[in-house]
Amino acid sequence: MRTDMSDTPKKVNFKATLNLPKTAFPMKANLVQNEQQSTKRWDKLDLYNAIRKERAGSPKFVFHDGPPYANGAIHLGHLLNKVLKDFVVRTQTLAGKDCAYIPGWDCHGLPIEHKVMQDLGDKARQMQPIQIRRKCKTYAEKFVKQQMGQMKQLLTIADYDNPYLTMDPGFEQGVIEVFSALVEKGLVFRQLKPVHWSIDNQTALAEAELEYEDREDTSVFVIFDLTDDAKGGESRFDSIMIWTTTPWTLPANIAVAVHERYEYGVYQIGDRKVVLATELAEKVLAKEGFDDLQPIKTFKGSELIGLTYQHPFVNHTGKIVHAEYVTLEDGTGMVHTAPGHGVEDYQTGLREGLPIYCPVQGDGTFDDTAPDWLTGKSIWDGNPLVVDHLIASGHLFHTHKFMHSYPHDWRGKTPVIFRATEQWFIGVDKDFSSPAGQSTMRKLAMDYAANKIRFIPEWGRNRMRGMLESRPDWCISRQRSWGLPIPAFYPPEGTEGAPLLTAASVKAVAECFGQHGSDSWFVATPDQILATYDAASDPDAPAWVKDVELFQLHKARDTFDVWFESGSSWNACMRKRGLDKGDAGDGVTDLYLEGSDQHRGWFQHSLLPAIGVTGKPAFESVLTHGFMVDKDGKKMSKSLGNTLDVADLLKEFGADVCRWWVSRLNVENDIKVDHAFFKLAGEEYRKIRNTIRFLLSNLSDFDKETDKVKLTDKEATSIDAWAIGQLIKLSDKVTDCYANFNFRGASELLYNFCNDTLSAEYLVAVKDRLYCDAPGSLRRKRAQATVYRISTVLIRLLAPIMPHTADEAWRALEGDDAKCVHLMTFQDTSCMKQIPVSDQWDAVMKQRDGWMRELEKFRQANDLDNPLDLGLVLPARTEGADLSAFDPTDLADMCGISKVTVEGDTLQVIDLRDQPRCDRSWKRDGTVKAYTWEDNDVMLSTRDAAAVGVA
RNA sequence: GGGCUCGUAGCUCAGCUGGUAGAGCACACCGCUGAUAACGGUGAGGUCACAGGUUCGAGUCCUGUCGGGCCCA
Repeated sequence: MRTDMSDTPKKVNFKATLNLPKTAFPMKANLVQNEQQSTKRWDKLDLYNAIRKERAGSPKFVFHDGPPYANGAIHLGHLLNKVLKDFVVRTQTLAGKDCAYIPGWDCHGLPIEHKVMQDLGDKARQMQPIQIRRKCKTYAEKFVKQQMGQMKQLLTIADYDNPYLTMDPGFEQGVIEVFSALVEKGLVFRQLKPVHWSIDNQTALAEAELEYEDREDTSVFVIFDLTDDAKGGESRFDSIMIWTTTPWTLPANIAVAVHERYEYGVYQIGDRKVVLATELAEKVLAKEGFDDLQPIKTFKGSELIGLTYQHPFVNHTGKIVHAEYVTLEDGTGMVHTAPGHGVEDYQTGLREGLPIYCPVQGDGTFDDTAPDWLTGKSIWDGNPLVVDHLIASGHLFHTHKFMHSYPHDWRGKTPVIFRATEQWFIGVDKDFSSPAGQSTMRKLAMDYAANKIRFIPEWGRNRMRGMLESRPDWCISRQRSWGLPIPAFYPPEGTEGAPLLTAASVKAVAECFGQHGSDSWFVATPDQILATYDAASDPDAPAWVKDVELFQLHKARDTFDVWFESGSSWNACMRKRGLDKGDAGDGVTDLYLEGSDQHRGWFQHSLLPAIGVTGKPAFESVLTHGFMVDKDGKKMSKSLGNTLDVADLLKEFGADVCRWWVSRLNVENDIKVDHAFFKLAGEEYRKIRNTIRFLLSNLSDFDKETDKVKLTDKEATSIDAWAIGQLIKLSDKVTDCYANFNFRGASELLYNFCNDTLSAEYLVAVKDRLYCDAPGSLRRKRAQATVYRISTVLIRLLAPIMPHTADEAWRALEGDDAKCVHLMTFQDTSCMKQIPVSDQWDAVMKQRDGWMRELEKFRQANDLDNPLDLGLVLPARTEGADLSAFDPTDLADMCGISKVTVEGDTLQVIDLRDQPRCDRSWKRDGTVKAYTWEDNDVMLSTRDAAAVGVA
């Protein structure tokens, strides 16, 4: 390194004469403490309601919160979901929309009841449902409060004073009203049907309440003998072989299903001629050592249909039927069919008019219609008994233990069975007269999913359609205490007849619940609950109702599937509060936003009731996000120990950093989570914060009223014009990203703008004039005006993502008394668009990269350290730009060098070390001369001499 | 097992309707010391999971395999 000291006889420090940056906006964010201050300030402002007032009359954006379950602390999934929702609320609000947001909680249901029952232990047996419900309510309230506190910590804005809870009387009324409307349309029915049954909890379970786990079971190959008349004169075959993995369902065997197009063969096994599918025969027969056994005869499955067989241990004659679902993947190609124990079996049973027989009781034991050696035994004990019995009677061909994935109760982790019980259903294939025409809920829903609803990402459409296509009728009843009662009444003893459940009776119950809450179902008498019901004027009432007194009725003991409650929130929350889109008041909302598991969950269970009642879907758009996985892409779970705690993250990084992390995610698919990614988000946050700090710190002597100079046409080639052009582009692109819920795109643009456009390009370039120009010089004020314009746009664009930091910066920019940034709209850039910007700038900035490389090369080759010791000679005519139209000082500042000369036709790097250096600006710009300043001999450039007043 | 989906530099991700691979971070080297627990410059990183196929040409289309996720069975 060489330093040329000869320019200055002694060091004179000009620092005090510079306009150095000054701001109260600190480099260190101290988010954890300061965010609390922001929250307090917003609370004092009553920010949520202040925004409502500010946006009253503006176009609405109707966004509806899907209720999380009121259980446990919030986890990363909540953080992601709630922050994304807050991005929606805040970006829509800053875009000028009136976006009310009511947070909701799902309060009823098995998980809470299960937990409460566990805590109560044996005491629970002595307790009445109403007592258990009160415990459940307290439990739910506790977690609503806890989760709400954590959501506030995430700096989400919502009407936290008026959330919707599915256990609130008003909400319950809204749910029952939806039910009443569905009853009116004839979509509700009661039917014996096999459902997933939890023996442990003695209740039917929804698909969503199941978990699949590996389990060891006994698989059996059983031979059924044909009845004598079915064997045929020639005795071409006399028995068939079925396969099942649930031997305990064999007592309920009613039929055997085959596929009419498959090929079946007759095989000699001992003294029996047994039929099974030829494709599977080799594999099956080998299990008992029958290798290379050739069929005596083969034929199509259709020839078997209609034959009958004798059940091996029940006095029943079974029938062979066709079923499409018979496959040649496992078993024998002949499927054991027990309509009381399987959905497909049940459907086959319905079609063939078979009895829906189920000898298994709610507690998992066989009833007295089962063979006496099974009666009273549990089905699990029944398995070996059945096997033994089959061995003894000579009907067992083969048995072995094997592992398979089997449904379990998601709470109790106990295996679930299929069992036929009387349940309430909503029929998705029932024809009904909807406002959208005569159709079925399935058809309408699929049509909406296919053509009308917007899915983000688009593949959600197919996923939704696939699920709608294959979903069964909706079983809405549960045998629990902690839920919304199904408002059905049964006749008194001695009276026969269907339960009372009509549109009018249900409506009356809705009114009662609205007034007194659904607890009234458990404490009030039927006549009290039906206070507003008049059986005489109800044309739908069953005949028996007119002959009895209402107080004699028996209340049903079923409660609703919680999906029906949350699925009615479009009515119970949005429509009842008058927040839905419409003039029509039909409960339609703009957007639902949840994890992709909700295609089957909340989305579908909201779509169906809404279509049933209003003929329209509850939402026009569906936005989904993926699930959190660990850094290796593996699913996160407490048991694997690869989760991160939200409370810890908030404490370590603060909400704005966590929110920034969310904004940076590609949210469509799986989301990898790791502590290191939060650290990275923290680094990026600091970069943005510092950039803002630098902007603010150069505005300490800027008065936006007097100093906001306009750029003239002549200044279209100034670096300020370029920056404004970039700013407008940023604003347009970011608001466009926001409008399309592309938060990742927005944060990337914002980050690159701060990191590149500002920090590396514009701000380093104008630093010299901001510091060294006379404070009131036009050039400096122009730069400050630009910095101000950048600040006012940038801070607002950042506000939805980092509400605390934006607020803090906004107050630093506009003063503590200024209107809160969260009440503002995005800066309208239309007047900035009047500012002339040269269309040659793109070409110039592109060339700048080349100049920088040349300078770097030269610096290394010539052992030069300081870029200010360099100059550039640039040819005027270059690709796409005429450099002679640009200010050479701007060009030099853009490269961080002392001087640019535009002349000749080749690029040249100049070593300026032989030129005098300005003691104040450290530049060697060719104008540096000797001056006397405060009795010192100093070297100053013309600009600096003027700035210190010696020129 | 089925439906949907993902697999691009060490890491996180862009790459629209097919035409010689991009960004940020990290890393290496260098500079500034008047944004300083900051700031700037330059650079090195990829047989685009694997295997086939369509095409003059594929990260981009098709088929299959492997591995992950969600939802079902």
